[in-house]
Amino acid sequence: MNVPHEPDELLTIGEMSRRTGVAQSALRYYEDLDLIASVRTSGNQRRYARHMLRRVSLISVAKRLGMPLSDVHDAFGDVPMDSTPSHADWQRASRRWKLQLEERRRSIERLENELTGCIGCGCLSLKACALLNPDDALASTGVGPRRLDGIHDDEDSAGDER
Amino acid sequence: MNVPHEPDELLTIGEMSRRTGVAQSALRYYEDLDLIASVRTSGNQRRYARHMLRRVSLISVAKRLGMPLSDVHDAFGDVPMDSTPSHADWQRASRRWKLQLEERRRSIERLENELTGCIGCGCLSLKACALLNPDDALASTGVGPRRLDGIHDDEDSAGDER
DNA sequence: GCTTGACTTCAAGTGCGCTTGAGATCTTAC
DNA sequence: GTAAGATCTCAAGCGCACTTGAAGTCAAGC
Repeated sequence: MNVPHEPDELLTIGEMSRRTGVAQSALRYYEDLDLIASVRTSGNQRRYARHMLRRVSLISVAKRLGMPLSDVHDAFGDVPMDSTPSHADWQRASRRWKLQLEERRRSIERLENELTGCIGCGCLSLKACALLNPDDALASTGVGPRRLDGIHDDEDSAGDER
Repeated sequence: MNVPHEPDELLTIGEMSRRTGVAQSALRYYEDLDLIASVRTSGNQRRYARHMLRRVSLISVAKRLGMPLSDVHDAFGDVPMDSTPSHADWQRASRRWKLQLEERRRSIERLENELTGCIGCGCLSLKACALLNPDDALASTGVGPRRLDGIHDDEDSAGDER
């Protein structure tokens, strides 16, 4: 059952699950992926240090942002799992996460701006619109330059490849 | 305003694939899901109207944003598949997409602000940080436990930062 | 000590978003 | 007419992020 809290108490997987809203099975899965860690009781049951709550919560955030778990692993970087992370550890982690967020936001803003242009001209034209010419979607080309200028050039019939 | 020289010109699946960067198998899959549509030749091969290029490109955009295909279906709303969408059709669609983008951007901005607060105080504290606190209060956690022992942590501990 | 519920591992299954392969057919170029 | 290449369907497979189930173990209350 549940136990009152004491300073350096460890959490069972059930407590972790209840407090993070993440299923026990998912917690075990995260552990398999080395996103979190636990210690074991003499009877082989998992016990989590409290700072794992933060990690799990950040994993949830990442999921809300559509970030794959492999990236989450990287994003945690040097935040230690075997000891309580220091203030500085979390600060670095925060900054890393913030950069991730910024990147995503900027990419969305770019798309928004481009889409605004498309609404303006009503075109949604394929070749003129950077929105519709994503750099990463075309497997053949690496991360290449893309055109961001002239929204109006003409319509889809155009001579791009014809 | 958009007048292809040959209004009836249709694209093969290969052309669609090359021009959108989306695999043929994915195009067939999208068709199964009713995200796009084709007509068939007498020999049962798919032929795509040009405006399907836009739809496919928008699907790619959606994917970059982590939007599930079921939502994409909704996002297309009333943009017709069986005839060339009108200017107004695309305008409505554009606005719908823009709203989606705005929503995502705002949600990211919210997270960013919260994370900035966390960086400010250096806490990333569960109780203080809304980012990490979607669920319960967790008010009992202070800074956390002192330390924890032996955990298998096969991640390179490169950090050292301390 | 016993019971009950929380926990364990491992294997298999799920849903999404595709890809791959087999084997057949269509289209086009010569 | 023929050959090459593009496309067809259908079934199975894959990677991710888990969930579910079976069968067994642990921990706590009485």
